Amino acid sequence: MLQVSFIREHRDLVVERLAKRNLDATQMVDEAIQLDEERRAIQTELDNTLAESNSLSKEIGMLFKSGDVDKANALKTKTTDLKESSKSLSEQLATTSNALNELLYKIPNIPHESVPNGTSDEDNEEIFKEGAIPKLHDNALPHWELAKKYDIIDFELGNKIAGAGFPVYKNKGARLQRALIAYFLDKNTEAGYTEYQLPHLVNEASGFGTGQLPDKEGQMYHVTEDNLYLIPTAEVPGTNIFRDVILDQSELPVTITGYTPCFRREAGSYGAHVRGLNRLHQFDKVEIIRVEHPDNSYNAFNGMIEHVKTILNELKLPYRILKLCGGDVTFASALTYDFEVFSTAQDRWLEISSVSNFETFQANRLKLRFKNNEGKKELAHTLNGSSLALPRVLAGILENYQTEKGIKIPDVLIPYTGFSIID
RNA sequence: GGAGAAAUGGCAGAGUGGUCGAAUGCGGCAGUCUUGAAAACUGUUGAGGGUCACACCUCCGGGGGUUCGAAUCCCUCUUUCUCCGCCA
Repeated sequence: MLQVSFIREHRDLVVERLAKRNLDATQMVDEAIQLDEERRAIQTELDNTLAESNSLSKEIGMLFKSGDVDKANALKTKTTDLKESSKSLSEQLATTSNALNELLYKIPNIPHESVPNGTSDEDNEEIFKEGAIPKLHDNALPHWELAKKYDIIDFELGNKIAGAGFPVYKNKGARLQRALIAYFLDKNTEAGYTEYQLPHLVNEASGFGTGQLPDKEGQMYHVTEDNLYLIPTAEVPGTNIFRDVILDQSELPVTITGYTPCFRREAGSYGAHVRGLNRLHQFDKVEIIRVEHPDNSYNAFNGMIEHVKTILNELKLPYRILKLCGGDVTFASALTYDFEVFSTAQDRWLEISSVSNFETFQANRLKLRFKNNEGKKELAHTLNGSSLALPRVLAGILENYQTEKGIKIPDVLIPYTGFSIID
């Protein structure tokens, strides 16, 4: 959520930047400014009314104490009007504030100035590419065929137990999953991130804090009886650690990492693009989250990109980095880079990580602040990224590392798997 | 799941209708003293709105109510603790 004060002071900039999202926000922005003015005017009037009523009450108290009951009772009647007007003013205030907030929830984050214009993922800018695409043998298979051939993932079984999109990993497939999780967490903690194990269900306030609620409710599984939501990403419980928190500047940056399963309803399309591990209702992911001083957040962002690159280089997977265009950058993000790994047998790129700087957009909802060196409170910047999402990394490994004899395991993973080939 | 108790500032903990945004202690910060540190002493120390700055307003788990006036009384929800039951 953008800060109204920022919108008020940078009206033109906000409209101009939101245009990158192909959104004409002029009307929303002006309405927000208008509502904010109304809100403050009502607030002032209400404050004055309450001030008057407070001082009368005090006076009445004094009069009772001194035994001047008649005078006190006379004053009591005076307060009736004040009560009525303060009641109606409070109602007006609530109405206006709600209207303002409803509006603010709908305004997406303003993209960073470097975000390219564009309308869809086709306009994303490839900014980096690494790793040779392997030349596969003639009988190369897509990962879902490999999974069957080597009996490491059972999609039908998952279908029986839960439904489509809930694969069962088994044998060396299960072990490889565990290896990847451990490897990613080790890489992250070596880089200074503190490891957390977080709840997999969150309450409404948390869903709201990171922006999944109220609008993107359909994306999450909702446990209605307890009003809890299954997390779509560790970002939700991880970032909500800092809801309503005031840090000291010296505590920044805060860096955390955590492994969680992720649950997504996304009743999406069917066909080859969602086959196998490409798109699931439940998948595993290791996430990195940072809370940064605003002056350092883009520096930190670059550091996260480098960090994810290191992991992919070690896994020796062919990948590229895309800078998302205005049309593709998510609602809460100011700048997002996506990592995609090349899935050789499918001949397509698969998104395996998304690193974003939300600037103050989440912090404003979360009320995540820090006390700066002058002792003033400022909103912090939040960032997060996947390092990494498991299924597509797994798909990438299976497809790119397949040989006639079996699927080789990337060297860095062998200490974690305890085997060097799936055959 | 059943019974009981509780929820106050960073923490501990007073306050049961009238200058209470809240005693006191600890912690934090600043100062005095000291070569420096500790101790001791003095001062300071919650959040949000509002203002150029003051003033002023709101907040004592959340929501609602009673009253001229509520941290304090009533209703309700949530959470925590203790005991019992169940249990990885």
